[in-house]
Amino acid sequence: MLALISRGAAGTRADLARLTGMARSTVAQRVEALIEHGLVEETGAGASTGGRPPRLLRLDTARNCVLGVDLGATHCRVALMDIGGTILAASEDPVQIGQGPLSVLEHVDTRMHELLAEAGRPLETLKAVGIGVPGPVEFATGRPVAPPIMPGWHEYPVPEFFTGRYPVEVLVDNDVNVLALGERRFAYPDSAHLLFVKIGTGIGCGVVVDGHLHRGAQGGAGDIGHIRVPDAADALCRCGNTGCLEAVAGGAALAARLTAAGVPAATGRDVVALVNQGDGTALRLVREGGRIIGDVLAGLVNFFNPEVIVVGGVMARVHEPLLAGMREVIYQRSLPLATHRLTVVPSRSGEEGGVLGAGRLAIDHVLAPDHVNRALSPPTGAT
Amino acid sequence: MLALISRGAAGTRADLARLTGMARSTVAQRVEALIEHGLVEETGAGASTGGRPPRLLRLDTARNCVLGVDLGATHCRVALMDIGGTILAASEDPVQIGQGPLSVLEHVDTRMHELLAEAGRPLETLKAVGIGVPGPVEFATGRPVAPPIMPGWHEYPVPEFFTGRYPVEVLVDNDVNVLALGERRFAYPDSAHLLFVKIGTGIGCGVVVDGHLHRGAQGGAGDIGHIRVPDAADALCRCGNTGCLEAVAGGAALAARLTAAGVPAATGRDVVALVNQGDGTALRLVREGGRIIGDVLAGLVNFFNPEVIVVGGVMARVHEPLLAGMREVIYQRSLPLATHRLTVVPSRSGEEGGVLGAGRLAIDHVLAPDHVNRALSPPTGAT
DNA sequence: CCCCTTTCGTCGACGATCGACCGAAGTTAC
DNA sequence: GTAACTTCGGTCGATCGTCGACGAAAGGGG
Repeated sequence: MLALISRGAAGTRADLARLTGMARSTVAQRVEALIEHGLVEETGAGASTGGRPPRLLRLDTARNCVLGVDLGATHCRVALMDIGGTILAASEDPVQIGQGPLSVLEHVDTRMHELLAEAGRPLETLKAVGIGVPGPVEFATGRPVAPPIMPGWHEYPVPEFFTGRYPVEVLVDNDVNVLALGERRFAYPDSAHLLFVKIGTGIGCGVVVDGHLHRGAQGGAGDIGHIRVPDAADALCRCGNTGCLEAVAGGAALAARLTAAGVPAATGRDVVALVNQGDGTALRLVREGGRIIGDVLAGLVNFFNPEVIVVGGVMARVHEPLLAGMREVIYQRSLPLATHRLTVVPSRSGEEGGVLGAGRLAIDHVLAPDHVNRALSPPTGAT
Repeated sequence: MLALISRGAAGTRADLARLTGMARSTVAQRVEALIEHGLVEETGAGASTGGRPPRLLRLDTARNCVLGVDLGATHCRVALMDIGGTILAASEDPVQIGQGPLSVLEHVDTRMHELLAEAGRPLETLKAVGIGVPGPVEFATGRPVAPPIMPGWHEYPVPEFFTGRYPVEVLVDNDVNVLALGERRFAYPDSAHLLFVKIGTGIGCGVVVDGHLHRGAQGGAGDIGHIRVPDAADALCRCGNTGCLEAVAGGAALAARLTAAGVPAATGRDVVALVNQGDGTALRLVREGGRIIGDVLAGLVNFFNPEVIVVGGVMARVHEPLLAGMREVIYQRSLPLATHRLTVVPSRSGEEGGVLGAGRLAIDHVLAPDHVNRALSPPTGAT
């Protein structure tokens, strides 16, 4: 509770009392506990407004950091962040996730140690690790569940790999969920209902309901890439079905269609490059892809009524035509009540969105009320 | 909290202590407060299991009742229920909602008094009123928002109509939300994520996330009737668009298509009757409608990953062919992870689902922890 | 230099909860 | 029939968290 307020809103004891409605004495007591615990520090005095100047509080970023890990199909990004969310050190290298968990996680482990050393942060300051992986994950256990592009990872207990190596909790989630979380925390802290649509090779969606990630009954929520779209019965999808959204409007699909139209492109990245070069066919195709995605999103807007739809992923680098196509259809096909205050915006976090979100997952865990309370009162529990 | 447990799970002080993990003394204290407050009563002793027999507790159904009101386009159902959820008295009569709020609510008011008298319950035992209306509602204020089939109701403050007449709170919500709530409470108390699909003249959907109704940013969530479906560009919808789900698979649409196929039918009700008479064309059409709805639901299953989809509304009276069509498509088009434990079932509450749900909305309010706590400690608050 | 404002810490009071103890009311063993 | 034992329920002191009031600290304004 206090940790939540401390995390940016306002940083003096009096502010906290005003915002939480609690008595000043209570606030002081708890702040002291947090300082004792090392999560909060005092930083000099602020400007007086006519009376005694307040003592400023802020998160103790020097003594608390987390690691964010963004695993993609072919890359691995690791970032060391303090609990304020600023990056202290980061790495990026090509890693084939298909090499299996042992090899990949060993690599991650090495990078994690390197970054800690590079930033000069001792291991004791590390408080949590967040990992985003490109596939469905049972969040409670941190195990990937039948991930299509992660051979060898099925049911692999990722957090257990790190127990023994690091004395902190390891949180694993789907990469799109992680992106949604990061975007919400960084850019739309006040939006209760948010969708993060990632348009990369495939298409996925992170769902934030009432400020919390919605993972669904089996942790499989947000898989919009395989929703069927009209007039696409001939589009074969890697999932085995036909007419899936991502088989028509995903980065790979757009590249294939562009190639078929006479403009060679192998990946979504190529399509993006062509659009940036001013290629008319690519531009038209991207906009058309936006319309198709918009058609699906229009349905989801009616169903879910979000406040914000954030579009990210590789293809969002050409967000002008993409979002234009999407908005065109969404505002036409969705009900006025639902579109009234809906905004469709490109992601503000670029390539680093994954690590930022993963780090944010870890930070949220460190600052979570129950976690903090548990840490503050170790002598309790046992009878 | 205690009220929640009291509401069915297990009814003795010892049970409560076991289930909540609280000390027996605390439980006893709070139970006493609840008895004092009149929400709970003691009913004799239970069977001994080797020691002193427990004193049984249950909700004081004699001194606490609520009213549920189900307003449809052409009907008005009112039911008096005790807070255990059993109906004490009910009424049903044809009412045109288009006559406007004053006329309709006056009628409701009369019925409410009649039912209280009929059941011999004094006004003091009434604790809350729940109302379901056929259109979007801003739940916090109880005002309909631009309801398509409720002329004159836009922004009308329904709860205010009853203040002065009844000394209790009045809760107003969309009829589909109310249905979803009722179904969850009565039939699937353990399902965190549930969809209630109502297929009547139109098509709507109530969304339960994590046990709570999801109303969306503008209270417009669940409006799946106007999601676009493939190969239906010629189907004109009352919303002004074309190709909407309910313009193809709603009760009215099915009747129209059946008529066009040479079998006269004016409403969804007629279609149901024809199916029950064994009409092959009607049967085929309903099953086809189920497939079309299933196509949309398949997308929502991927996106939302519910545990249960409940199908209600007039058309659900022929749920065999309807659900067959729906399941056919859902299990084919949705991902295995999402369909793994998904069940698609007909609503267990029939015609009375609306009033039951409305009553449940009221009961939930009466038993809500914050409400009870406020009631238990009246001398607090003011400084 | 005095008074006011704002902030911060401390102290006693209050309420909620807990654990322990005891009485109540049965069953079971002898 | 009586004595254990078992299970429930109520009471009492102790503890913890929170609150409100008071006073001290630290600055601005007349």
